[in-house]
Amino acid sequence: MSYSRDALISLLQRHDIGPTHQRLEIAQVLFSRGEHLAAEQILALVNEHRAETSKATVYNTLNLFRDRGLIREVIVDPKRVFYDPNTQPHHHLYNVDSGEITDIPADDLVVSGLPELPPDMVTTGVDIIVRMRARQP
Amino acid sequence: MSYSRDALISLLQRHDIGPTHQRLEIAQVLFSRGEHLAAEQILALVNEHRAETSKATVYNTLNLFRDRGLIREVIVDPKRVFYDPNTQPHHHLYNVDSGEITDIPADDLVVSGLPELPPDMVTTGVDIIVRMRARQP
DNA sequence: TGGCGAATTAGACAAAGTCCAGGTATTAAC
DNA sequence: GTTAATACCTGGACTTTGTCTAATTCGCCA
Ligand SMILES: [Mn+2]
Ligand SMILES: [Mn+2]
Ligand SMILES: [Zn+2]
Ligand SMILES: [Zn+2]
Repeated sequence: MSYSRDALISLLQRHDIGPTHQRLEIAQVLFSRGEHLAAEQILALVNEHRAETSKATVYNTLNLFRDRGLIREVIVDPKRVFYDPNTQPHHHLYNVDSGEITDIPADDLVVSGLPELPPDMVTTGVDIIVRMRARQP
Repeated sequence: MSYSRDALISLLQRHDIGPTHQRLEIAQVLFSRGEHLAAEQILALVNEHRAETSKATVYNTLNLFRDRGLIREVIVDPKRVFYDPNTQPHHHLYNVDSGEITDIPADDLVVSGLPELPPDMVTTGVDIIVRMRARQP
């Protein structure tokens, strides 16, 4: 999917995020690609043609987007956080050889038998990660 | 559970790991506590009374134990890897406020509807992480 | 045009983890 | 006992990911 500049502006505004140039560039990379990207990849993609932003702004912006519920983090690789433009409930298939992450829709997936939480606790998410690698040839 | 020195030695030997002093100390911390610990916590616990080992050896040893299937990694916190002495299939409840990790037995838990993998791929594990936090008071 | 709060930035800093080269332990042979 | 081979350990330099700070710049509006 390709997002127009106006669509991105109203997306940010709906999340109470001022639509600055840098934030729009970062949002464009995340939402037009629809992939799971790490901060350094996002920095490289945004700056691919001309220098548009800095490392500090990329990290600040990703944390802001995450706090405002525009994106979410995917914790599968101890070396870096991946950012996911899809905040709908879904799960992940992780190729440990290539580092590639693909989505598993939550629809056709049922988990039963999860324990009850302590009464003063609330779930912030259930993440299922299926790790796979190439079969030994 | 408390492990005798002899029990630890044969545990390491069954995994083709030479039972050196440092490795036994590290194994003792992991297996006698049965908790999910990060490398720096393990280093501090092993050296609690007298200096027994170094940072490099703790990291080397944890990687060796993991490669030999004696322990496994738990990836829930982007800041550090936790090491789990329980390699049986099971899942994790993660308190995002305190950082505490507790086990969810795999027995009473059923997941259905997982997608098929590409034919040349094999699963190396299915990890379910339930993240929870204190309800807003 | 000037002023003000919000945003951006370079670069210093921090923390987790890896790497390397030299030192130490263990064992085996002599 | 000494020597030698090998495995193991270690201090400290290094790398990577991410955060912080102080200074600058931007965007807006009076
Ligand atoms: Mn561009
Ligand atoms: Mn890290
Ligand atoms: Zn996803
Ligand atoms: Zn566990």
